[in-house]
Amino acid sequence: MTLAENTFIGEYNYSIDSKGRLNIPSRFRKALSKNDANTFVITKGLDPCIWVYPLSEWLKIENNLRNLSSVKNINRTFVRHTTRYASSSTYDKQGRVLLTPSLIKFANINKEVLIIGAIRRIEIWNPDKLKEVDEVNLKIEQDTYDELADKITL
Amino acid sequence: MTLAENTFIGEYNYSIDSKGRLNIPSRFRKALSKNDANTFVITKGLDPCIWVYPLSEWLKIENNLRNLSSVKNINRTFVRHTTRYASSSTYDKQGRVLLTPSLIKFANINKEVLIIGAIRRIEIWNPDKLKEVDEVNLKIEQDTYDELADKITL
DNA sequence: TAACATTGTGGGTAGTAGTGGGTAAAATAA
DNA sequence: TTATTTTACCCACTACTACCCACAATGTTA
Repeated sequence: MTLAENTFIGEYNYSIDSKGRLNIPSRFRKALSKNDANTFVITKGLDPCIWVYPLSEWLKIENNLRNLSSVKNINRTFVRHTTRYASSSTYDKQGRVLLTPSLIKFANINKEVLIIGAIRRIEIWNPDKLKEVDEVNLKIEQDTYDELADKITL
Repeated sequence: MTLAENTFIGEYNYSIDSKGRLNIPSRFRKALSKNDANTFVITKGLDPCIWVYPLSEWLKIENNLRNLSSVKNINRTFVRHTTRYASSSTYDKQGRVLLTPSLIKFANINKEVLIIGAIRRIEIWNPDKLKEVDEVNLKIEQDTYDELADKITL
């Protein structure tokens, strides 16, 4: 048994250089499926952070979006939000991808970032922003959180 | 009859070296299933200690996380919390795994540690911290503790 | 008892990984 | 086309990690 492909866990404190490049942690690059040809799809998250999907995972999401009825308002909003900022990016020989200024601005990122493996995707956060968002979320939904923990954790 | 695979009992007083390496007790390495390829997943505990899972046990958690929809806010928070402190680690030729500075700090660990087999996982404690936590818990939850006696026969 | 094997611990070192910056090719705009 | 910007490749430096060897303490076997 080995670690599953395209599965990401762990966190890393990295930094964005003056050219807007961000190193993808070596562990994550190694986890990326060979089919994905060193390519990720980078987009806005539903939280104020940047989401990075393996290309093949992104294609699955696209298919799901295709099947969503456009009658529901929330569906249209979701599809629009998820797709309009998305772009694919192959990492360079040093293992870095390029982040667009608009995504960097959206995620409130300066230089220091927190890269988090969230199973199916990678999230890129401003560390302070994450702390802030976490506090709010846990305050509001502590009960639901505890239920999940009870069901899923061993 | 032998002990079941991936079942850990007993306690050990070990130490962390200057490089942050911790030896996994030989008994525990021998108990690890062959499927796990000498690999543990190390993460934060719900108590102020470090939890160590056999890879295959962790994969069960991972699968549950994978099926949580990211559309729900609390699901994202939960997945992030569960994965961000986790990292897989294959022990080296001497039987040691590497503990990250952030986990060491979280568990208040200096050099001396108490390694405890907790059936499905291994816990790594600062010995003083455990004593402290135990005292508080038993004082507060004596009633709940007694309830357990009805469920579990010794 | 003596010889041997196992186990926990310590430290050196080569290879890997993260970061920064120069430069030429490619894309875009004028 | 020409000028400007953007992008990707290259080189270089530093820090870290994984492997290797070593050794002392303990346990096991002849």
